[in-house]
Amino acid sequence: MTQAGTGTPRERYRAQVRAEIKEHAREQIATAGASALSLNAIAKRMGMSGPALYRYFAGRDELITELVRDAYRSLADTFRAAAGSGADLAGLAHTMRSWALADPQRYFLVFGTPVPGYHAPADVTQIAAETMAVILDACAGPADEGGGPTAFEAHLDGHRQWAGGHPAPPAALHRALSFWTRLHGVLSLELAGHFAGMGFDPALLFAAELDDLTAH
Amino acid sequence: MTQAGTGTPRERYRAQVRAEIKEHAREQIATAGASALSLNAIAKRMGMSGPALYRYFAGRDELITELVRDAYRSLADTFRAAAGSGADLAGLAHTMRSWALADPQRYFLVFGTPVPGYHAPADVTQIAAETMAVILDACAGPADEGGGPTAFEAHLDGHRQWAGGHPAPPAALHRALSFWTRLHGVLSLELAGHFAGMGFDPALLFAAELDDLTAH
DNA sequence: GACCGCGGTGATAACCTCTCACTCAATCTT
DNA sequence: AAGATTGAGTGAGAGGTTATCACCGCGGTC
Repeated sequence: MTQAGTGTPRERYRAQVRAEIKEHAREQIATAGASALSLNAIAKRMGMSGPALYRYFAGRDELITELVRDAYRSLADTFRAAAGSGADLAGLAHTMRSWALADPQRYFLVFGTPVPGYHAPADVTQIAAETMAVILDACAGPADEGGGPTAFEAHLDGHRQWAGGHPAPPAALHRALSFWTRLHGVLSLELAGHFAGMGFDPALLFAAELDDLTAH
Repeated sequence: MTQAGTGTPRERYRAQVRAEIKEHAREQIATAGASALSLNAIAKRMGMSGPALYRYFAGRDELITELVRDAYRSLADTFRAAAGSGADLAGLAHTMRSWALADPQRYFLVFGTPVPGYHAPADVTQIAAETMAVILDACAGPADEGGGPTAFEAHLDGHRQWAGGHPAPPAALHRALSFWTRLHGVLSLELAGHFAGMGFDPALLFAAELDDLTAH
């Protein structure tokens, strides 16, 4: 959060009301999912009439987009903080899992089912790139084994604009991508409840995937 | 599909209209997502008035549940057919990828963001178990390497009710779970468009993950 | 002290799901 | 064959939603 006490009193009030609206929206999404977010319900709970909210957000879409942006930023900040505390790849994985379990709907806001027409604004892809840079840093650490790059790693080396100029070697690019997709595979199925009646402990599956990732 | 020409003319008509409603719903979901499914719009496109649809489905939820059930069944049937044609683990993986790419929204109907309150009916978890059984069959094929089961595999061996009495060895249980989560990790991110601006070919990432899975 | 910007309101339009009373035709029974 | 019953379809309507509009009144500004 940037300095709370900036600007004119009007601007401060406006920022405070915007934050309060977002807070109610987060609460509502956490309990009933993003599709059940209702501007009217938020307004009523804040003691205002419905149309008043349109002074603060252009519509439902803009409010949700704002929450998505916050979720991306929260993930990026959490990752950077963990990396700043000296977390290695395993540490980042556990950071990611904790972040996901703390608020599953926030995770789905970032990685969940997309709406076909929707295109994320440019700045959230930039925030996602920040997150990826942290992962790439952690992946570049361990030394590559002897063998040359595989065919896929050569392909990644030739299409590395998504790395944003990060100087990671091809094997690290591959490792970062696997890190992302494998952890997401376990986490998304766990949060979606697909492991619910199965009996085993999702945390152990997560740990096993992580082991395979770092041991390889 | 069970025999189309069964029962009284009334029942045949009813089944036909139900199928037509579901067809329009699928179309609508494929282009705008499940959250944009509108009973009124379907009714209008079929030349009926809104409330007429409630003769065929108790409400929006039941229609969506029916589509989810169909999606699960389609996946299970596709898997069984592939296994019946002698597909190994790699063949099943490509079957899964083709099935997902053919209709991304259908994939999200099964593996997408869940609605917090919603609980899937018992029969879809049964269909999911059928699918898992096919995967377990394919995983039990390759002989285990020498070493004994890891700690996680011992845990899986002690909590194997999700395997439905399948006699797969502990290593196969682990392999099946990894197969599922890793492919889902790549597929869901690809279908959600998270690889869109990155430049590399998702098919190659999928193949690389599959390679690691079968080579291990 | 006059003025303008902005927050908030009620009314309204256009959707949505879903219920109800009712009509009418097809089917089944006697 | 005539009557009774079942079920499909309708229009009206309740209650919810997003979103726009004209209007009111207060606070900060010139």
